Amino acid sequence: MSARSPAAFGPDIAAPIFAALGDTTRLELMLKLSSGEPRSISQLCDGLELTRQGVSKHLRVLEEAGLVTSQRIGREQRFRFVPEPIGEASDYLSRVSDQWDEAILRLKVLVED
Amino acid sequence: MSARSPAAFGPDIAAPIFAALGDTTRLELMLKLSSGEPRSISQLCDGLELTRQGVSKHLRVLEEAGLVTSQRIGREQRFRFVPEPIGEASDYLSRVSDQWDEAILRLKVLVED
DNA sequence: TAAAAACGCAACCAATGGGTTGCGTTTTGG
DNA sequence: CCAAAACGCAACCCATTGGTTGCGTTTTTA
Repeated sequence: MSARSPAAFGPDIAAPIFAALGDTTRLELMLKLSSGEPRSISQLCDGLELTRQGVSKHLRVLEEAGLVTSQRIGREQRFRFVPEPIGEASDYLSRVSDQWDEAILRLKVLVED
Repeated sequence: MSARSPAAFGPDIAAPIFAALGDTTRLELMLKLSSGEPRSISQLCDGLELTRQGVSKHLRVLEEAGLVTSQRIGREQRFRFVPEPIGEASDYLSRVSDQWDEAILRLKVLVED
């Protein structure tokens, strides 16, 4: 067995992650942060047509979902991409896909019998 | 080139899918439906502690997101799993992960130089 | 040292979301 | 043919969300 059973990553854990990703602005923030360097709120603001406070709220949502970490450095707060939840969410969806494929295979076998 | 360019699956298309998946009840509905056979609303109700109307609303959300199709058969409406969006969403997250891994690699090369 | 940059906190607002209840319609089955 | 099953529609409710503005605090910089 692996250190953490795959079944532990069920709907209750996956849903909040998907919810956090279910917003265009937040997805774009994740894209920027996935390019490596941590960025400050002001840096993350440009290109987005909304207030700094709006961006700040979105970042807090991402942080509470565990998709991002933040660290205060001087007068600015830097946000860093956290890769694990994205990977687990991707795996979760892959497992759903696989379950579908196997089910369809079983059904086809029944029909073509 | 493929029939549909991968870059077309950007935040604007991905976000609504993740939003639809960002709810425990809807994730559980998707799990049931991914087991193959299409099911009616009433069938999908049991095990869930909420009204039929509640379940019905969730199913409509999933359908508008393209994650599910429905067909009226007699007095009941059957919902069927649609595999494509889940696969694309999973791929999208994989691409984000890959982008992160490559960025980290580049940064490490700079440091260890 | 004073202005500007970067931020947090709080109030506020309109819209959406998740959920319910009530009632009417169609289909099925005994 | 009539009751029950399966559903849709609409109204309603409260909590959450996405977004704003205003104002105060800390840190940097010129």
